[in-house]
Amino acid sequence: MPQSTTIEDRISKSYAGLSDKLQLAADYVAENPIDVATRSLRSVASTSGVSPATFSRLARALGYKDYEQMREDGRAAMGRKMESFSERAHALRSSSKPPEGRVYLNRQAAACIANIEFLDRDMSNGRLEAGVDTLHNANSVLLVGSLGSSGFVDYFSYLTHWFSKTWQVAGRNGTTLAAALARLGPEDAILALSKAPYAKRTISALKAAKQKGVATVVITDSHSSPALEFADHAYIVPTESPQFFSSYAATLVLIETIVTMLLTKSGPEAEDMIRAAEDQIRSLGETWTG
Amino acid sequence: MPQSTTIEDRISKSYAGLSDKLQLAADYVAENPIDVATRSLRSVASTSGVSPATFSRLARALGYKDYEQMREDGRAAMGRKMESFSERAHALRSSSKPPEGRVYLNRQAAACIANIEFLDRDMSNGRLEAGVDTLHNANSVLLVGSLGSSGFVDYFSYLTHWFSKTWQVAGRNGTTLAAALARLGPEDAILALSKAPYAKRTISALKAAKQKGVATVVITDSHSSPALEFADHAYIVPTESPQFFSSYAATLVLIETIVTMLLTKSGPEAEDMIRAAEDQIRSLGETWTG
DNA sequence: CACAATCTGAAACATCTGTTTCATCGCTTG
DNA sequence: CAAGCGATGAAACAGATGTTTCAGATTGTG
Repeated sequence: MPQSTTIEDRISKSYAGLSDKLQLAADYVAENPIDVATRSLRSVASTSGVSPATFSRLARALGYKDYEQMREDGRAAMGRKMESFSERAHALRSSSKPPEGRVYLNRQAAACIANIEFLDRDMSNGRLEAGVDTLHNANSVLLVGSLGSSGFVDYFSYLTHWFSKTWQVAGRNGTTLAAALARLGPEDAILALSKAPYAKRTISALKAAKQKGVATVVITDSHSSPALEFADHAYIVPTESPQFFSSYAATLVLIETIVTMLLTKSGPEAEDMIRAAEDQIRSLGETWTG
Repeated sequence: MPQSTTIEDRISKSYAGLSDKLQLAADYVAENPIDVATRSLRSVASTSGVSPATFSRLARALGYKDYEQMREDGRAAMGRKMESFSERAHALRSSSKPPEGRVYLNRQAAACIANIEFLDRDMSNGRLEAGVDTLHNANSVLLVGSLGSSGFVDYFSYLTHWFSKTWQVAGRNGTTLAAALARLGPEDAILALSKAPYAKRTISALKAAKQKGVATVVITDSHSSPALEFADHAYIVPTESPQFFSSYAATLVLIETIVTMLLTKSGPEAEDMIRAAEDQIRSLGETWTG
């Protein structure tokens, strides 16, 4: 690893090996870098509730000679950020060249932000609400997505499973898409995620669902998407990207928003279900506890 | 003098009435606000070539009670600048109240944009490149992700499969994670995506990989993530969200960027592979043609 | 249970910080 | 030229800062 390690890098590297109080101190440093660069050790210590000695030790535990040396590192990082702050407005908007070695991240970030902003501006009042209502009121909801979309459908399902039993991903658990479709009726809904190149499987499913009177909600990427023909509620999300493949970032924002709205509609007990489920996951030993 | 004046404002107002040395000191303060907020009076004095006493007097000449009070003002200004790093996110949030029925989308969009901007701004030069190189040079790369992360790992794999054969998702195609790990050696790499609650499965895989000398790349959400202990290259991506569950949006941007960089490194023939694969998908009738 | 090892904060310490004093300097004004 | 006056830095000062020591607390181990 090169010279240019930041405080946060060092904390990341050493965190696991730190003692309780040292971790506490490291937490504070990571979350309040300005205070560390700016205020005295003793004042940082007193506002963070950790003793001055601990901060002195933290600096050494992170490989600094001194607390002062650590602070110097923080100053430098701050200087860099402030500098890049002024040039950022330019770099993100205009096509002037971003800092060396960060071209790709910078471009992708700019494109995604533009997409998300567009999504937010373009969504007219009530349209999203209508689709979410449809999903919320359905007896059961079938999630369909293929190719690049399948991962996101899985994620959607993962989120909803925390607080609802009505969601099911097509083509999982041995059930075929056809079998899942066969069971749907007018009380149910289907949510399809389809981006170019549009998978035949997804469009066919939508078509079949629509014919059976199933409510259809579609998230897609273009006005010319074949999925739109069968959509009761359609959301077109921009996917512009500097790269050959399109970006799902804005789509993900929409998905997370939909889940939030579903959660809200599910009432206060939904959050309780989540807490309970989380506890269960932990007690099953599925999560790392150190 | 009202509260809301910045140091620079005060200097502008008083500059003409200042003595020679006080002007010199004021010049330095105006041009090096970070040093003033960050370093001691005496060190500022010595690097600027003006005596300590003068700076003490300057603070009072600008209407501050103290030198310390002036510095406090500088700290506050810096804090404000650092915080408003997402003007846009701020604009989204504060531009009057969002239209009825779009509160959730608006909030989520704002939070995600802030996260993406932070990701972009915080990534120091070359760090991302180093991790991508590791992945690119590996004989084979194992992708690991559990719980909420698994969908994104799938997506990653979907993207890379267009132009490379070295990528494999752990726990797919009948192979168990253990079996996949067993086959890895120092020539290989593992890419783990782990967010709170951290899946034991993922961390254990990382630990095992690290012990075998496999290069490890980690994308996680906090400096206290247990995954970091085993990371050769670590990327901490902000996941702030107005909701109870964290947002993967910024993580997705990073993933898409990494894929782009890999694609670039794979040379021009990689894009040809993609075109060919796309054609094949179409000819197999997997996509909708109307 | 005892023993060792480690962690931790209070306190002591030498050093450094910001302010003020004071002697000196340069400049104006009579 | 001399007297007066603000400006200025060296030095003195009280208080704050970062480090280290030390003794008690906590933890893991035999």
